[in-house]
Amino acid sequence: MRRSSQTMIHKPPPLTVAKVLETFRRIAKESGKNSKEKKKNHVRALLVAACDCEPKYLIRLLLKDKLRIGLSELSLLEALACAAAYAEKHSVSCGSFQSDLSKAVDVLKGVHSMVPVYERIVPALLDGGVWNLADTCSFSLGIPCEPMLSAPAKSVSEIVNRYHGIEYTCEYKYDGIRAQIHCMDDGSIRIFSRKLECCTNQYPDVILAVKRLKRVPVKSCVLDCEIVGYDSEQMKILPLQKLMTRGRKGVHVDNIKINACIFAFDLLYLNGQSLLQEQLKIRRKLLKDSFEVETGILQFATALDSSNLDEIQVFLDKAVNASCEGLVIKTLSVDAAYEPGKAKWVKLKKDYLESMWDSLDLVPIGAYFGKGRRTAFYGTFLLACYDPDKEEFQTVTKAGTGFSEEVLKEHCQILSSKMIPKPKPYYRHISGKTTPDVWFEPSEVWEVKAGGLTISPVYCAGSDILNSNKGFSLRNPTLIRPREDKSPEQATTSKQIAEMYFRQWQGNPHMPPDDEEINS
DNA sequence: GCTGTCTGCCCC
DNA sequence: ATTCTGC
DNA sequence: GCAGAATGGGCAGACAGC
Repeated sequence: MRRSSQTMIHKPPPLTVAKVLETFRRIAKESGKNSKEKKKNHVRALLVAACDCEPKYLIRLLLKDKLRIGLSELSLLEALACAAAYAEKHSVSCGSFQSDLSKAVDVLKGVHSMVPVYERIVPALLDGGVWNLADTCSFSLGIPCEPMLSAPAKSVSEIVNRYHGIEYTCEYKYDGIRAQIHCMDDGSIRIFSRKLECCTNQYPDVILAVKRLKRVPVKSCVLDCEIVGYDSEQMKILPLQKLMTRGRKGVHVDNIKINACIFAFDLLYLNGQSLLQEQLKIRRKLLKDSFEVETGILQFATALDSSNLDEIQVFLDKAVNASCEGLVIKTLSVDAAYEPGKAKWVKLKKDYLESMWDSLDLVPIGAYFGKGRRTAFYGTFLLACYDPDKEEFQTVTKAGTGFSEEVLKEHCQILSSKMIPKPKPYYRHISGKTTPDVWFEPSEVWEVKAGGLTISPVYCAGSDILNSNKGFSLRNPTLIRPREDKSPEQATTSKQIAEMYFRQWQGNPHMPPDDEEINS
């Protein structure tokens, strides 16, 4: 911001909420040539007009990541609930007002997860009050509810013990994009993402598939499913990275290069009726009655209804071999309603199981300054593997999770004593894209786990093994522990990383596609 | 036109 | 996405 | 157990600068 812009004769009029909102909307709409400059001018105008603490909150709003004053969606809902409860204080008073308050909050939370639209909630609230809200504002066709989630489990035995004596199913956990598909009464289709974004226009092929394979008696319905990349030639699932290369705007069926297969696993609504309260057993039956299956186009998630530890273990291995991430475990009848936004299902991914995850020993060669509660520490470390042939360290990933405060503090201290002004000549990285704030001498070795390996446009590990000028990287890297018994030259080698990458497609022999094949 | 960089009520 | 922390 | 806040890789699009 140039000083000159602030030398004004008259201070602009004070900001109002309405004016700030209007300006934000204008910023959002600005696009095209010089749009960045225009946006900057809007911000400048706001800041010039701001007084007292206003600049602080303007900046926090503009920097997204919330206000950082503890005000979240939940607080808004609580406020709404309290307001409603106060307004109706005299209408219902069976019990303490405090308990009314907390009941009202629960009602609001529940309703919001099923109808996450204030334009629907508030009128219903004003009209019928909090205590009728669950009836006056409920799941409706065309409005996405929050998807039901799953919490991680660490072992098959944990599952078997937790659900001892009750019926449950294990489904393949497909590596794709979560989608909620609404089939409207008029025959039109709407698709929503996990975060409730409308992505209808992104999947014309999915829309055609749903229209074609929906059985005649189905007038309207809502599907919960995973959209997965699919190689129709090889009849194999494609990695998420391939699916993500599809266009996102102005997509036409004829131009689609990566096919998608729908793996359906739940039915939330059918012919005018919400199924959220029904047991999964019922919903699943209705789902299977509602659609035809066509391999590679629309399938039901592969599932096994078993409580046998060994059977489940074998099934998990099968899932991983079929290029899935693992299993999702769901009760069938007890506590088996669809609960939007709640993590009542359980996921069992190979990266949670010590015996199955990919583990690497890597060398921190640089770091980035931390933010928020990590201000004054490093928040992230740049990690490298070793290439003993070239005698160089090659960047492979950043890591910033898995550190307790104590461990983080300790390693920040150790490493800052190893700081060097410039990278060693035997450090290979892509300058700019991954240049850290500070460089270190190679000294420590850290064990890092990953949910899989990827081909990376910015990391260098094993880049001379690939023929596409790309390297390998890690998916969901997490620090496990320092390896005090290892020296940097004993770190995982680029060759080993390449082997890990190709091994993960063992059950899928035609993967990865040709642009990623080994240099020969 | 091409390339580099940054953003996304992004996806995971 | 994962993980850690405070409540 | 839950919510919030740290942090990861990587894609298409969009914009800026040449």
